[in-house]
Amino acid sequence: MNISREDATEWASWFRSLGDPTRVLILNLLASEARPMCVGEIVERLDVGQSTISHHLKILGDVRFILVERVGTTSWWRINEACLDCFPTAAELAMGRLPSSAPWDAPPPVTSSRTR
Amino acid sequence: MNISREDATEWASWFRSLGDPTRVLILNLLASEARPMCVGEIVERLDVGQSTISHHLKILGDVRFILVERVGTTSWWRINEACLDCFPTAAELAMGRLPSSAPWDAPPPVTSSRTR
DNA sequence: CGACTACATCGATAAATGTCAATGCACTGC
DNA sequence: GCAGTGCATTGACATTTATCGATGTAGTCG
Repeated sequence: MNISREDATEWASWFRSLGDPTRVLILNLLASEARPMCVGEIVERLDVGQSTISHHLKILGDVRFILVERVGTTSWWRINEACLDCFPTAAELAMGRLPSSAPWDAPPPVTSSRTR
Repeated sequence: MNISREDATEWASWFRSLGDPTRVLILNLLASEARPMCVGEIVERLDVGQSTISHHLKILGDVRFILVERVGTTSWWRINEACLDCFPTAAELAMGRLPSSAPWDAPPPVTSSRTR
């Protein structure tokens, strides 16, 4: 069973979102702290400029690896647990047995407490 | 427990190797055929130039996602099963529980061609 | 209101990346 | 040896990307 280039493009984009050291560090930081963190906090912990961190947070947020809740002027970012559980392995990807839809499409963004 | 930027860089490089549609297609093709394939065969099946396919095969080979055996003028590429089984999920990556060493370091390459 | 805070967005830039056509190289068969 | 085959490598090019500093914007506090 062969996949389409469109599918391949989408899956590749998920992997690519993890394909940068700074984003891996952000993900690991959020996971190890196991709590929502604001942008300034992340900037302090990683040695990268604030605008760069914002940029990477947006990329990770776009694929729903992380979720954001904005309170006042502060953005609270956290790991999307559901997403991590469902992330396909390389084997699953290659074999073609893959999520019918991206898990990060499901959980509603931001304010809700419902995390599927 | 926090990871170093060096670790993050290495893990990111693994994910990045899956971060291109053509490479995903190659991986899926090799997996679905479940047999070694030569370069020309892959070029026929995917709509991409021969030099480009060679380039991507090298990238996938460098991280040991696929292995090669050269026979005469022909290169036989195949999935590295061990590698696929061990590929970390995003969750494992983020949580810091990760393979102490890359699984694709372990299995000896067929004809050997140690790259980086 | 006015200063300040927290973050997003913009503009610029250097580096990396994907692709192709052309060329090089090693092996095979005549 | 010579022509041909199969693949790797090179060079070129356009696109994408990671990063930074500067600026914009929305909320907060006095």
